[in-house]
Formats: sequence, structure tokens, C-alpha cells
Amino acid sequence: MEDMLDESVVNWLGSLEEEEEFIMQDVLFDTEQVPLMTTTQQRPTEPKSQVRSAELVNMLISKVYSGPTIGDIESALSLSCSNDGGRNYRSALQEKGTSTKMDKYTLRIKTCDNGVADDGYKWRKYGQKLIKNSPNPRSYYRCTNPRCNAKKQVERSTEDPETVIVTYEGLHLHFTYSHFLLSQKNDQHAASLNAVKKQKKQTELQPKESEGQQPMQQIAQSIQNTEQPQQNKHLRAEESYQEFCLEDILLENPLMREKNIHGLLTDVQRPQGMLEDVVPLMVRKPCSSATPSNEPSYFSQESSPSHYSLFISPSSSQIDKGILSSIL
DNA sequence: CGATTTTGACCGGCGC
DNA sequence: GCGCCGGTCAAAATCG
Repeated sequence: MEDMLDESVVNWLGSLEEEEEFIMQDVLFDTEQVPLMTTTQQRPTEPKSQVRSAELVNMLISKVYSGPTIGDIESALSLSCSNDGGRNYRSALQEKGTSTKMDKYTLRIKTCDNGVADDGYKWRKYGQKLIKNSPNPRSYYRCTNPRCNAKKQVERSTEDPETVIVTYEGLHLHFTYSHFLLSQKNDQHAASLNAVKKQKKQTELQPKESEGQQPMQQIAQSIQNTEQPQQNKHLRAEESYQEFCLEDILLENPLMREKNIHGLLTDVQRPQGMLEDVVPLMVRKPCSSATPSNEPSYFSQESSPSHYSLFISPSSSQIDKGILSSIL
């Protein structure tokens, strides 16, 4: 398994074009850490046995996308502030070209029970298209949060009908439902409002996940404790979009923006991010009936060279451990 | 009745 | 300029 994983990554890197290789080197080789792998030019010196697949997976996951960066958030906020008071992220981000190719990545996911597992965000389908030379239609989804520009395309693989190819694009500028709901667990008012949904969601969460979310709970608690109009607080609990927007934190807590934004975002982005959208779904909703595939999970090179690509099979326990250890 | 999905129309980029 | 193709829009249908 480790060798397979390592070889896959090496092959993947080796076949990247120069520019993408440079990017992936940034991804794979943090300058402050001991390199796990060498570049194309330097590659063959590192003994494979020293490469621990779990660490590699962790690094890849944490480096490829680890949530909105300070720059992302601030650029989004500055855009929105200059326009309409922060209520139209989507158009602003699109105009600015924030959603570039580099925000795209593709994952191949083994489906279970003929369905695509929940990734923690709410998506709204806005289109479906038959793609040339492909028997399967491609579905287009957009995050239901109007301030979020995240999109995804879902297409069933032609080679393996059990595999769906999910292409994510753009940034989530808010947290998953599970985060929000957990952060509210001490808020009796909200709890009563969301009782049904909360109960449902909590059954999907594994115990360990709540441990990893303690920083988020603290943030949420601190926000609830900050001095804001009671009316505002009330409205917040009743918002139809039960997502916890960074923008809300920053708009309602300018002091936090000035003094604590780095700490806030560090905590925020650690457990959350777009890869986390997908990876934890295997954690949150593992297949009850494991797919019979013995295929290991591996990183693969996507046909479209500008995309990061990750193959995930829910039946693989090894990668789940690596993912779990990196996120939780 | 509001939210979501479906689906045909429309638009823009690209190659010829 | 034209046609092809992928992506998006928006009205209608459907769902819960």
C-alpha cells in the first residue's frame, strides 16, 4: 500500500508539466519541513521506506487546500464592502476572477448505494449537461449560500460506473452545517429551533470529530458572548441559512477582525476547507456496506493537468486513518 | 408554500 | 462569420 501510494505520487509528479510541478512542489515540500519526496531533478535519492504514507496523505490534504486563506477572506470582504455592503460575494468573486483554475481540483469518489455522500455543505443543482463523447451527463452544483462562490461538477466515470468524478471550484467562505450546529449546542434558543435537524446531523457525526471542533466551538462561543444587539443575535439564530459565515464574524466583530483575525482564521481554516468537504464525508458517512473493491486509494493524475486530483475509495481504511489523523 | 430539481434556451469561448 | 461545445440561466415541475 505504501509503495503503491508513493509510486502513484511519484508518477503523478513526474508527469506534471513544469509549471504544475512547481506548484505541486509547493504543495508537497514545505520549506520548513523535511522533504518527503524529491523533485523530478533530485528525486531518486530518497529511500521510499522513509516516506510514511499517512504523513504524505496528511501533507497533501493540508497543503492542497486547507480552507480559505486570510487573503481569500480579506479580498472577498474588501470586494463586497466596496460594492454592496457584503451581500454579493458570488458576483464579486467571479468578476475579480477569484475562482481561477487554481481553485479547481478533481476527486474521484467511489459511490455507495447509488448515491453521492453528503460532504457537509448544501448544494443546489443549477444545470445538467450531456458532454460530448461521454455517455453520462454532467451535473452542475452551486453552494446554496448566496455569499459563497463554491461550485462543483459531478460526473459519473465512464470507466467505472461506481466512481463519480467531482470537480470542485471556488472557495467556501463559511463552515459546514455540522460545524454550525455543533457550535450552537449551548444555545438553547437555536437548539430548540434546529432540534430536528441537529438530531439528524449529530447521528452522522463520529465522536472524534467533535474533539477536533473545539476551537470552532470556542470561536462560536466567543462570538455569542461579544457585545452585539440582542435583536441581531436573535435574528442570527433564526437565519434560514444555517451556515456560519466568516463574513458574519468579521462584520459583527470588527475588533476581532483587527486583533484576532489571524488566530481566528488559523483555527477556522485548520479543521475546514474544501478538501475537507469531501474527505470527511468518508468519515461522516462511511458506506454501511463496503464496496467490494480491493482497490487502494491513491493519488492520481487527472487528465486535466491544471487540477489537483485525488482518488478516494470509501472502502479503504488506510487512507481514512491518514485523513482522520490529519483533520481531527 | 418555499426549496430544490429538471430541462430547454441562451451565452461566450474557441477553432476553423 | 459560423458552428460546436461547455457552462449558466430561468421558468416550470416536483418535492417535502
